[in-house]
Amino acid sequence: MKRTRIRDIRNQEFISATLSATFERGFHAVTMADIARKLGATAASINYYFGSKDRLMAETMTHLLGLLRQEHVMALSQAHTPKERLRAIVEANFSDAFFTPEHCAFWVQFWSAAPYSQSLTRLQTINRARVRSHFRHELKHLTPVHTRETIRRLIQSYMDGVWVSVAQGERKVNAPHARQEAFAMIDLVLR
Amino acid sequence: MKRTRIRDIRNQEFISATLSATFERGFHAVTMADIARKLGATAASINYYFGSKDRLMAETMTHLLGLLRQEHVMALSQAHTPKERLRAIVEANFSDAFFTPEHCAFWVQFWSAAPYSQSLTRLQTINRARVRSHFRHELKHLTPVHTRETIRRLIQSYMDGVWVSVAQGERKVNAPHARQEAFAMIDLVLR
DNA sequence: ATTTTTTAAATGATCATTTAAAAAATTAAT
DNA sequence: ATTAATTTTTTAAATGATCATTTAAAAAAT
Repeated sequence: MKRTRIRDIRNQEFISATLSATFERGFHAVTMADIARKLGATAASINYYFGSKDRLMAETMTHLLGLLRQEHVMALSQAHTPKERLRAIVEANFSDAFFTPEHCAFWVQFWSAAPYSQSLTRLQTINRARVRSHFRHELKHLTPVHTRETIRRLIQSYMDGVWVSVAQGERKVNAPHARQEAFAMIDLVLR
Repeated sequence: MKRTRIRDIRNQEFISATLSATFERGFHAVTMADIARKLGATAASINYYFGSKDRLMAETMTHLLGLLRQEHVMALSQAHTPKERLRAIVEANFSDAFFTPEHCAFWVQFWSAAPYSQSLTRLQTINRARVRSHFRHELKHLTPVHTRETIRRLIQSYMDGVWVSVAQGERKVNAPHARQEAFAMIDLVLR
């Protein structure tokens, strides 16, 4: 039952520092030393735990995807109808824990890097396929087939668009308000 | 009436090379030498014309904004009703000339850089304010006030989301088809 | 002749990553 | 518990490469 606890702690710490540093200066402008400095550590230790800056980005995104999934499961536990399950996806994306300026900024940084790294592309492809399939599944019970894909693309794009907008700093981040807006959006397209 | 023609030609050539090189490897991964090589020139000549890599990005984005505006004006000339004018915005964004993988890729690269550069932020802010105001103006005649902002955000986010999606390479780029989809989206939210 | 354009080479700085050794923590033995 | 051995974690310093940008001179154009 011996678990190497330190490793888990450092992973969390460095990922957290990565999010914060990326928010401040952008992932590529930020140096390993910048990130390490946030914890009073050195760049070498990040490499000890993550191997490279690329893998640091990948693991940070993996962490965000895990958080999103967690929020989704949580929201899902309260949902009992297709519409509620659809709203649960949205609720997770705009949850207090997930919908933050740091996360949105990192997401956009990830988008700009993903097409040019095999491992990031893989992460991206898998995740987006998963989300797409969730939406399709719930919309099957909510809208006729001829509008289904249009509506799905709209809802998904809406969320991507909000990340972009937040990352550009043109929107104050307020999770409860964002949820309200998102629900209004759903009601509008499903009306 | 002596015009320095060479300068304009080089500007166009380098911007075009920038778009192509950025599409291939991402703006930050690409070097000045990479871009110059596409034209059989040297990195120094880019600096002679643009001054710096940052300004090269800014001028490339300015060029894209100009192209978009041009397409918008063109589409607008055929439009005579509020709805047609709304569609004209969308038509410009999905026009054959504007809606290309290279442009979408560059746009996302720009989004990831804009928050961390004063001049890019300025460009971004001005442009997005302009687009927002166009939408608001047309929607004023098309939808009641209580749904107006929701619909505007939806349409704008939809377009941002499509750029993201194209930049991730998850969508084959087909401008006529994209226009059709976008019009279906508009009809859906305005129905 | 003069001005504009282009380049080769130098500059100067920055960084991710590696290495080798030190420090800390853990385990095992007395 | 104390000591000694072992493993894990951390770091300072070196490495090695990469680049944007500048410079000074050459080439082309006017």
